[in-house]
Amino acid sequence: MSMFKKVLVSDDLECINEGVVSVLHGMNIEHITQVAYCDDAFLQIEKAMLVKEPFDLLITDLSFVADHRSQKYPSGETLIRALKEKYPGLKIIAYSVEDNLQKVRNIVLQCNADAYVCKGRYGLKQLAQAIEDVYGGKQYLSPQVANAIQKKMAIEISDYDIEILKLLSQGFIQKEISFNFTKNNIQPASVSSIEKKISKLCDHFKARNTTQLVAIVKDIGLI
Amino acid sequence: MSMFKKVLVSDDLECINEGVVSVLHGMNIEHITQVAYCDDAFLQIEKAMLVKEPFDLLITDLSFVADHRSQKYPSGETLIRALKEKYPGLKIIAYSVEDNLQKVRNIVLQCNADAYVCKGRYGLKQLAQAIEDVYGGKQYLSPQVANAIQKKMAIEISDYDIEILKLLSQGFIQKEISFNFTKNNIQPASVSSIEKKISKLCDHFKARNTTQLVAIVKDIGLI
DNA sequence: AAATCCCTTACGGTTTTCCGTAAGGGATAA
DNA sequence: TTATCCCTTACGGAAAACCGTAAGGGATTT
Repeated sequence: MSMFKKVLVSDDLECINEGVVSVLHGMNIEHITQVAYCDDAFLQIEKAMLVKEPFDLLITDLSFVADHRSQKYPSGETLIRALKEKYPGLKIIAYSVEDNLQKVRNIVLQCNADAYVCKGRYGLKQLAQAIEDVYGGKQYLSPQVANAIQKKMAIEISDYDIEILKLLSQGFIQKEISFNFTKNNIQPASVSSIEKKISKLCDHFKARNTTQLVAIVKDIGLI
Repeated sequence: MSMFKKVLVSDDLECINEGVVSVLHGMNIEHITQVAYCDDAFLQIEKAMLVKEPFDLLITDLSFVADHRSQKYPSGETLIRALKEKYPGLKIIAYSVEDNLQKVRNIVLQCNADAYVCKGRYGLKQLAQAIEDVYGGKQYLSPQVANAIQKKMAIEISDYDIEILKLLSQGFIQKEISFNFTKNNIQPASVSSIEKKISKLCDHFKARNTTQLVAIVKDIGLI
């Protein structure tokens, strides 16, 4: 049975790194490299590519706690996006504690990750399954987030909507949002349109008012 | 050098469990038991106490993903609180990815945990330090949350405040909150008082309106 | 070209929020 | 007792949100 030969593991939590590595060992993968920063991950992959010994697979966490080292890629998202643009052939598995569907959609649809595995109770088992599936050219999602990819909702909520929600959560009133949009050439920019859009969002998320709307979209990780 | 003899590790993420165990081994602690559910943790501690071979220390995660097994203690909070009430002598270290100060305050001040360690980049090193400190009768907090315990803020925000914030986040308007409080004999219950309290909270959290207020308190984990 | 549809915008009225002021009442101090 | 302080409550006006309606304009259809 063939399998990935060379794998890079990126996670700032050392103990999780160890768990992943033990899984890889269990699958008889010998060439394993570990890093704790996204920038290191990128460099490792670049370097390996240059010396013609590229990595086959990257397993990366999403959230990396910031510390004294300033980073070009502060999060798994940015890392995945950059890598998939430059090396579309590289397989990437996201391995995160986050299980909100919006996050999963973003990682899989926008960043083009090949799999999304939740660090849950059976995380390592699922990770093993993900590695097999991805090796076979398939996509893998942990069961608890498998229903994230029904593009319906993904396209219903636009960047425009998210911008409004962000500004609302920052305390701006509708008139100020209108000014902001006018200034930045975002359309529609009228108070009336923004008002209607907020109303639509309230319907969609079953919120009774703006306050609850922001609470809800914060809960599901939309902003 | 003496040290804890018998330790229980509770964490639903198997890989993290392994990391913690490797630290304990490194400290020459031999009797280590692992569980993946809070209820199991409680039972193990009860049982050990009955046969007069009690655990000295519990290291537990806070968030346990719910699955098919219904649990009496669904989270680390409830587990810690229950254990500390029944066995005040048992040392408990919380080990969590969450780093918001409100959560830390709750765990340390309300639940009486002996230490709070963040699963960060240096989580295992900090955990080792925490074990030593707690063994020496001291409290330990990871550096990134060390400033959580300035009781000032902890007492400024009351259960009453939190109830208002919760209801706001659920879309209730001030009049409805007033009805609710009247019905439940919570005072003050007048719209005017609730209005003023919200205003105070907006000042305190530097929010421009209720929407931003809810966004902020959600961010810091207050609700 | 005319009709239709949809999106944007404007407007008016009601509800809710926001903010200052003030009255009433209980606790404490002079 | 009187004075003072603080908390609760009421009230009124301005700002903002909420909600329905309608006009204007661009794109598509007939």
